[in-house]
Amino acid sequence: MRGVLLLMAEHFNDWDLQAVVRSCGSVAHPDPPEPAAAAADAAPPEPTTTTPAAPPRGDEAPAARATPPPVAVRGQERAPPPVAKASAALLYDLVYLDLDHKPFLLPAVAPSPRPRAGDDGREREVMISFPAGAAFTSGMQQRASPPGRKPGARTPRPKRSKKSQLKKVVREMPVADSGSSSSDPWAWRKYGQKPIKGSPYPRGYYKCSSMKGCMARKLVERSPAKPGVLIVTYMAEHCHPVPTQLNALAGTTRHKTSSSGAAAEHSTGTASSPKSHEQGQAVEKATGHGIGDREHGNNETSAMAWEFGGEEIAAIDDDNEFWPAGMDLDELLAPVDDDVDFGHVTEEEDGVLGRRLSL
DNA sequence: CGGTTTTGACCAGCGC
DNA sequence: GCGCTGGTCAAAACCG
Repeated sequence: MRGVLLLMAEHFNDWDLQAVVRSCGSVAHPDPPEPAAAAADAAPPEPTTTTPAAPPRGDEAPAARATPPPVAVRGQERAPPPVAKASAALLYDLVYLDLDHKPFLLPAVAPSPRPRAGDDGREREVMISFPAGAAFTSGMQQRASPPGRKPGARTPRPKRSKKSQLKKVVREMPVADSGSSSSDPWAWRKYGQKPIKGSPYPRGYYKCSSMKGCMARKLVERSPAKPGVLIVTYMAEHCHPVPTQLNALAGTTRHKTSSSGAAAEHSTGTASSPKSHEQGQAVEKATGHGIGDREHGNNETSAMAWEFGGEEIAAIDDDNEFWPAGMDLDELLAPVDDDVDFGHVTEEEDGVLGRRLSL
């Protein structure tokens, strides 16, 4: 079967999962551009870290990088191409996830000579190793979740695979960038939050809401050691192309008074509640939208193009819209109304940026 | 109406 | 075996 490509292009605003490509049963989607060349170019095929025991959080940060250009796509923001013509300092992470247990490559962050104080503006990605062949399925993947569960009558869920065997991609990012963190093209829905022992900050649990059945998840928490750093753990992968249409529209923007305690972290994904904002926590609200850079004044780009093995695979036009050349945009955008609103970018009081897509 | 967040409860993995 | 902890569910409330 086709290898799964999980593009983690970061520093383009986004450090989040950028693209995933995987056949999801009957879900048809355009093949993503082959990243092979790019992967070789952007980063070595070696995982940044492969230490099951090592905590995901690290102190080192990627070297300074060039200011990423805003990336937007008609109807939604898309993952930036893996290869940039910009400065070598630009970092692009390519992650190849294969649920069939093929080698899990995570070129990750470019070698960083040294950590920078505060790690601000830095991101770090760590790959949590897992036994080759470890079934990353069980509870995490297939779970009958019949609606209408009632207390005491919950449907037995499949045994989840051992936690140690879970495929994970852990990334760190400065809270300050949380706004852009949401910039991954996926829509995330928060399905839980738990206080974590040893950490003053709770951990948020997010599922991909771009498509039903997508098992992609991510955990977002603040580093207890470095409150300014968000730790985002990705699990599983998207079984669909980057959404061209976000189904999460309603209710994604709440503006009510906070009532909860310390919502420390927050959605690096889709929608995060303003409640958290009021708590002075980093929260971003974006439904599968890269935000940030534009608002952050990183709008320095004019037109850009990315290539894969000499072939242009994407470009950013003068309007800062990202146009993947390797994809049939018409097809991708077919379901999207021409009048689609790329999403309004909103800036919360606390400075956290949020964006939603409106159709 | 359909999406989200919040939140308490349930459940499983893990260590002792 | 037991308790702790983390991960998930789903009802309720909320939002556009």
